[in-house]
Amino acid sequence: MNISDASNLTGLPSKTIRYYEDIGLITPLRSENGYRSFEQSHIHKLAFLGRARRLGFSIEECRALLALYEDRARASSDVKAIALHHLSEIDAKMHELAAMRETLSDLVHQCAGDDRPDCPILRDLAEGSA
Amino acid sequence: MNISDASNLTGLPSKTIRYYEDIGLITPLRSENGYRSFEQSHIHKLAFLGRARRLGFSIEECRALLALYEDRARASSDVKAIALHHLSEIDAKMHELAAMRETLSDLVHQCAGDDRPDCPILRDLAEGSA
DNA sequence: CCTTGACCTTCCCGTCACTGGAACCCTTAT
DNA sequence: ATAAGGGTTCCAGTGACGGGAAGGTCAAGG
Repeated sequence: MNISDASNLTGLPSKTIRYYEDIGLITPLRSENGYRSFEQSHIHKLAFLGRARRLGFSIEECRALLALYEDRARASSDVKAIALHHLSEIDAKMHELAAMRETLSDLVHQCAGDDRPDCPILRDLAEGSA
Repeated sequence: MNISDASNLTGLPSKTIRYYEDIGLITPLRSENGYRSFEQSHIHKLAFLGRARRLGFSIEECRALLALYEDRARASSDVKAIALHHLSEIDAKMHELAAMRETLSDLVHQCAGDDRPDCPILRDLAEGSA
């Protein structure tokens, strides 16, 4: 199977698949002409990576998850630890965004948004809300 | 005022201040010895930038906000438009994170997290939830 | 047999907003 | 004279790719 087939089957761009090989996440075979040759197992791994990335895991977390996936003697606690850590980072980001959102939303509501120059948003940015 | 004073007053690292000059956000004067020389107006602008960045505005949005701030004939609607656009991006990110969070949280709760290899998280990543 | 077009390859640059570090200059104090 | 603690420039790296150039390969059609 060539790279575009792998791309179609996994939904990952060819560029991304090449990149994943570059950083050692997968190691497809090579045909005589130098083309990458993907087996079912590679497709499986790529799909795994695609799903992990969609859940927001970093590449290094994906690497660790993939290693655990292939380790039949793994402890599920190791997997859970990675997931919990990622979950806490998601929570942190959400709080950060929520704080920005609240301030910004307040300011937006205070701004007339007409053709006059007076603007509470700029005033806050200039003076600080404190 | 030298760059470290500007840094202390604004809370921005010197590196960041130099970067902001590089990309044309501020233009401090130069002393005879080649050192950057910051006036009160530069401190003011840097503080403005710091607050805008903390609200999550991109550098280009900051540039636009700064230009509006300096334009006495601005329309507040222009400021509000930038803020609303940014707000919608924050909302989009929050939704994306919330979706990840929900899936991940479900999986984490289903995972025993012990020393056995059986793991719903890996199963989901491997098979897909569909 | 030749060409066309669709593949594939590698390689390098650009993204965003910085951060780290090297190599070097300036000033002040000891 | 030297050491410490400023400052300067420039180059490289971050994460996770994407764009695009330059060139090799393959199957189909004239």
